[in-house]
Amino acid sequence: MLERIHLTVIQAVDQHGSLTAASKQLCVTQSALSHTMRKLEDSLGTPIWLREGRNLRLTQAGQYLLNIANRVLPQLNYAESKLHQMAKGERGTLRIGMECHPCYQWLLKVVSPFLEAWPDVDVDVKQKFQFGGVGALLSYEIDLLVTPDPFYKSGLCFDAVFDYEQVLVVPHDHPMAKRKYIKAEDLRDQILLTYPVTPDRLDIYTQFLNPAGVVPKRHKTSETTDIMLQMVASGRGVAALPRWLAEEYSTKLPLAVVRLGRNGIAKQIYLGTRETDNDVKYLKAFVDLARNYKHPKVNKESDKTA
Amino acid sequence: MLERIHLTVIQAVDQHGSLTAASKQLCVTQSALSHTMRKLEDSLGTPIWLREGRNLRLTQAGQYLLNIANRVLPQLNYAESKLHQMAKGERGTLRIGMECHPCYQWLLKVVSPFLEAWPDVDVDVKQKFQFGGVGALLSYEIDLLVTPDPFYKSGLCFDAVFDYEQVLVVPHDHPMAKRKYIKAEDLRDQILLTYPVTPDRLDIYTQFLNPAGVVPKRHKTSETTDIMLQMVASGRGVAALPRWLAEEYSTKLPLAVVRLGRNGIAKQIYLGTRETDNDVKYLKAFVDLARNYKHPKVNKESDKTA
DNA sequence: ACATATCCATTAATTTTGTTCATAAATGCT
DNA sequence: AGCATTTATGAACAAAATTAATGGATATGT
Repeated sequence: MLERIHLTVIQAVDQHGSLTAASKQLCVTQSALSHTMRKLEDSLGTPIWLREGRNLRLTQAGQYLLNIANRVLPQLNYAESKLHQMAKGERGTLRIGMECHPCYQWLLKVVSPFLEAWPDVDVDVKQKFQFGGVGALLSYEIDLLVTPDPFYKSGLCFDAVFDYEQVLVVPHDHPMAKRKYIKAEDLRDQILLTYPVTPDRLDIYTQFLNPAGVVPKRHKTSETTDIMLQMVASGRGVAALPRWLAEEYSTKLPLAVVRLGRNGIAKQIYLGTRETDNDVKYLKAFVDLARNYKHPKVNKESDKTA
Repeated sequence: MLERIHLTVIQAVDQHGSLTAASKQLCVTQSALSHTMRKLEDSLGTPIWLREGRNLRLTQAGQYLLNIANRVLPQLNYAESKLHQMAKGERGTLRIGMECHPCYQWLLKVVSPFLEAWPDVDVDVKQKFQFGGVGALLSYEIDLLVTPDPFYKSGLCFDAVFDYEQVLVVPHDHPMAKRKYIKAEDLRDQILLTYPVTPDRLDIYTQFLNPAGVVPKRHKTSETTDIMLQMVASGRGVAALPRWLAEEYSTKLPLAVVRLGRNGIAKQIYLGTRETDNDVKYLKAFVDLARNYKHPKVNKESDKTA
């Protein structure tokens, strides 16, 4: 069998000129290499070197093996170093799963400093899971789950990394724009815009409308935040979004932000990980980065008017 | 150290689903593989599989290793099979050295059936040697020497593979064209065309002119046979060439062939090889092919008039 | 020309490594 | 629950690799 050691020896002999020199390089005796290579020659049925007095000259087979060595050994060496980096948690692919639509905007802000800090770690973001985010985490489909709904289960751990308020976004000139806050009843004659997911995953329903038994006049959906807010700006409905996100858009669009209920809806983003990954450095680093990330304060009209 | 066996096991487990199945495939016990892979995991510092109940799921590191395995193992397997072919003398590169100019034409005719018979053997032809053809052979610059001058030396062997007559080529309408043979003196007032090599390597001198103490009127050289014979055809000189080569050209050009001396100059082409290469099948095959090659009979005027 | 140093091959002893056997622990299936 | 299947483990054993010692061949230097 052609083994890594054989290629290593052939390369070392080529580089250092003799078996003896190669043996020093490889920290074994000359005898060991002589034996090793002799066995390979026997098993191949062809000499690798022609012994001419006291030096070795590669045969055709040997020359061919040297080419193989120069091509294959770097692959193995590189693989090995990469694996050691992986072992130390310095390299890998962080597969992130998203369970809340607007979190995506927030995630992007955390991912970019992460990629800078961990140049050897790749990031994958997935959004659809057959058995839910927790299922994806447990089945190793993803390594990190971004969700507003922690689902405590043995083997998993969830960290709250970001607090935000869910608010109503209305057109700048909307009758409710100047209100301190609105009640559920106020939405009875409004058109509500949401992401296209089932209402039980929408806080505006579960925490605001449903408890009051209110249903909006109409319910429309939009995949993207951009489109949704352009619809709002043009007076075609109202939307519930994180305050920081709404405020970001209100610098570009004529929007206003109103609290939902007297006390507002407080939300948190959680990051879920597997306990078995506790020693993966870059995962821990990502969670820390996420926890410490501060959204820049946005100065704009709706702030002043609020 | 990452060894071939590790890659083989990872690939086999991936293909057959379990360590146990892989162990049957590789003709060892499951225990052996378990120990072997455990050692690798320890040395890398990362698990390759996650043990989930009774099946194995690749970790990121394991997945990476599987990719390496699928890429590197075929290279090693292919190299090994190629080396076995080399060992059996069924594959390699036959480096042929040429020491006589016109032999090249003859060689081409032998090489082409050889390449067909030995599709895995490449042929290289070289024509210049720092220390002569024999030197090139001894220093492994070439594997086969084509020469009219065998130079017996221990470690080498020469086989005569082709007999031919060296003849004088003259224009079709030359005064000597109809002669049975010519004498050295007849060349005293002729222009002689030869390849550009020293006269001691030209038979027309060593075996014909020098013994008679004759020098031709002028001596011109030409690299290629084509040009040389076109010069002859246009009456600018005469040339000494193998009869078979001259006859081949005389179907295209108005040439005639005349014997040199009453008995002609008999020549042979020899193939020289190293004794150490005696068991290289394709080399032996080449020599056999060369020995058995018969030049096609050429029907043409100079034959009839001879 | 002779002594010396260098290099590879070989033998036998030793050490290291790999493999097997026997068995345990965990899991899935009927 | 009981059985079959899978991986892990520790001890014993077998096999393989390595070393040490030595010899032969060939350069190198005086």
